[in-house]
Amino acid sequence: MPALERIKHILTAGMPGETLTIQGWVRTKRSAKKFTFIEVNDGSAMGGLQVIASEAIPDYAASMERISTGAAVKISGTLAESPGKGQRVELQASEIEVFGECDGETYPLQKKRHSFEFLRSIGHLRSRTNTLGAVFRVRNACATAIHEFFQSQGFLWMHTPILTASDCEGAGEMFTVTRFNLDSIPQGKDGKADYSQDFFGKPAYLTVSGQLEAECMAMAFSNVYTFGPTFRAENSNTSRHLAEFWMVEPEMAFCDLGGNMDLAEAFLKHVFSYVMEHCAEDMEFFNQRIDDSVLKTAENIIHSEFARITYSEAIALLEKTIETGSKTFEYPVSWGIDLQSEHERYLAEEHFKKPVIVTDYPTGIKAFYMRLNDDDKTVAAMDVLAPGIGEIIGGAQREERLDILERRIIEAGLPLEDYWWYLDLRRYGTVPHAGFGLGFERLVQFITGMTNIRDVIPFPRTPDNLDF
RNA sequence: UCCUCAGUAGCUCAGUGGUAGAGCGGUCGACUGUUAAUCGAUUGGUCGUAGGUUCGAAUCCUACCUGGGGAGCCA
Repeated sequence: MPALERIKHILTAGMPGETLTIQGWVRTKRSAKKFTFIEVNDGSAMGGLQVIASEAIPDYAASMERISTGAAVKISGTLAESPGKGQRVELQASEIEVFGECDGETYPLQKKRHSFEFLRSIGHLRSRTNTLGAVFRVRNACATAIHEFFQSQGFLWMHTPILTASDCEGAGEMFTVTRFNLDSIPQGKDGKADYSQDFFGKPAYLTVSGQLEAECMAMAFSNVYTFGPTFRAENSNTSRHLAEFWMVEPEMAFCDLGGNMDLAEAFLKHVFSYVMEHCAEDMEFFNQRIDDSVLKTAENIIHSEFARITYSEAIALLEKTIETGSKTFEYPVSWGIDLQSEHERYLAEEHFKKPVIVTDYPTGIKAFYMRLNDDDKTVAAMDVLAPGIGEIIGGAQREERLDILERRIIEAGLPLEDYWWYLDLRRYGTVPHAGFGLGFERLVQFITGMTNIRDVIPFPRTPDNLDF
């Protein structure tokens, strides 16, 4: 493998006079009689390197015949200062090799804007476009930033299982995993499927959350996080839902809700800073072409403090807003209701105009494992609501008291015996602890301003969509 | 799953009862240190599918399919 320079590096640091070789795909070709401009992109940056091929190079006519938008090429030459506008340097080709031609008649990508709907139908090719290229570079930077943040703070990355027997986490519909031949499923005497004959000897599913396992690991390593794929079989058809998505779940021992909020805020600030630093060009592009508030939002996240209010305060605020008539909502507001999208959006987008952390929700609308507050009516839960996205982070201080947790499991109508190992954590060296979950794709949406979650994951899986 | 909007050329769209159009793309040619190049010519369609109304349907009606937006569920 020869040492090839990536175009991103050449564009910023390449010196006139250097001889070098690039490999990539042709974005556009402009032919004149005695020479041709070729713009080559290798995915390392938004922009490509302009190549000038004069008729003096070997096999000029034949090569130019084979080169069109989308063709894969290897080009050697000398870097020169560019007399034209739009680029600092350009490559004067001495040798061109065409790896793969690209028939312009059938190649679906053109030198023009395409709708995201159309690009989804060519998921195998769409990453070659400016926008999707920028999205996936930013996605990569986000993932790197996440690991960098947690590692620098002493968190251990834990790989929690993707296959699980737990069908009672209450986090959503699950996909069943089986080795049964579905046309002839072994049946027991009751006529139902006999799972004792299946691979695991009991029903198996794809995970909907690694939180319970992460809690186990936090009880050994103090601070851990998971970052992996998650599956929900909900029939959700929205711009914010995927059947397969990536989730980040930190879990901290010796931590309460306040510490949890502090971590969530520091976490988002770090990811935004990292992306702004490492993907400045891509972020500029999003601001120009996708959403002109992207850069402002990033600055806002990095430099301003998140608003923090309790659920009860949020309800009072919404009620007052309705009273004064400054805003009307479709759904009524009263203490005890779950906040609707419109309420969350109002809080984050109109009232605070920045992320808001809402805490201490009523017991009835939150999960059993969240820590019961002293008022006996609310739990130490928190949701981070982001403008344009809604709930981006959901978390809580966990219930560490055995007797209360047992009571809460029973009240939730869940079988106590299934949680024996989870309850053991409270029997043996229990400790106040807290954590949260973050939808990775929603984070990428939030940062890039992309409105549809299907455009921030390379190959989206949604109801009735399993292509590529 | 519900509400709503939309399916016309490879792509983006116009055409709202009377002979299917434009721009872009592709192809050919010209021209030019060009850069979403430019100019000229040319190519290109079972108007989502199936029924129905009508002398006549891309256009009106019904059902279905697909996609967008919103809601619910959630991350």
